[in-house]
Amino acid sequence: MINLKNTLFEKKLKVTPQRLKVLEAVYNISHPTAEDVIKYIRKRYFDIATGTVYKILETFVEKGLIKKITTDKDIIRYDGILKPHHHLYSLEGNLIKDYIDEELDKILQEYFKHKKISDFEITEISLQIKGKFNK
Amino acid sequence: MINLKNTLFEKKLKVTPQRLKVLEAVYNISHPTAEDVIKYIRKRYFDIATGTVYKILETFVEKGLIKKITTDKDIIRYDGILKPHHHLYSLEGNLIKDYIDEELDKILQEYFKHKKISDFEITEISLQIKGKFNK
DNA sequence: TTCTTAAAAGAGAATAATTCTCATTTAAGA
DNA sequence: TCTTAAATGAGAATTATTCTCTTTTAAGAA
Ligand SMILES: [Mn+2]
Ligand SMILES: [Mn+2]
Ligand SMILES: [Zn+2]
Ligand SMILES: [Zn+2]
Repeated sequence: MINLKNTLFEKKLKVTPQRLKVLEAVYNISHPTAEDVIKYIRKRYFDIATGTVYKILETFVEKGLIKKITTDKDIIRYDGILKPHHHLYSLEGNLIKDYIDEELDKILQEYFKHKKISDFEITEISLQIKGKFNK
Repeated sequence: MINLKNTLFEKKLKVTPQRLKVLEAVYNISHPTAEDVIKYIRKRYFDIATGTVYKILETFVEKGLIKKITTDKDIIRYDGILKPHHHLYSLEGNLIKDYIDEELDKILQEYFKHKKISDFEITEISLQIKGKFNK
């Protein structure tokens, strides 16, 4: 259980009710959209302007408190899990699940220690695994 | 050099000038947006309605002639390369480059032949490699 | 080679996701 | 408590995409 106030404070961000709840939302929802975050806050706490949520999410990404994840939709999704990890994408619906696999990470790390990509400096590697969830 | 007409014909798609040029565009532009495709066609050939391009792109995806690729922007990008491959994403700009590495593919294939993911059937695995292009 | 017709394309309005502008409020430090 | 830069809110604007409806056309039938 992380202290949200302190998380903001450490990044020199003003501690506002809106920021606290947006952070809580992204930590509690799996790969939420901005809309998901807005619903989460409005249902539980208070009304909040959509522009405020978009602004806060962007700020958090810049400060490294959250990440964006990639999708093939015209919609942005966020991730509260900072540790590099992989994602399982449903080919049918919109479901995205985390996939954590340290053995795989070691294999990849080892592979790219030797194999260099010309003119490119790797920061982060993640797998996109597309397929079907068997309910 | 592929025969575009025949590609459409084989998928039982009516061969229209618009479809031929959209297909050509996706094959010739690296990871284009719908807007990129529209510009490509308007500059070289003829005017085309934006709705037509979106519709055609969607049809091509359904028929497996092209793929969507994932981004962390609210914009959809397409890929004319059907063979599974990986992508290098620039952390700064919008640049996305293909990364093809058969040795790596073998390693992954071997790894996931044994390692099963519970309740998930893998269709396709691709790496997202984020980092910096050294121009 | 016409003729027919279902499918495709086009124009433009509608919707969805995100960003912007500017007035008001507020966190935080003096 | 006071001050003020920064954050929020309301709503308009912009951007990407989809939809609706009319017109055009590819392709097979006659
Ligand atoms: Mn949209
Ligand atoms: Mn947008
Ligand atoms: Zn995740
Ligand atoms: Zn590609």
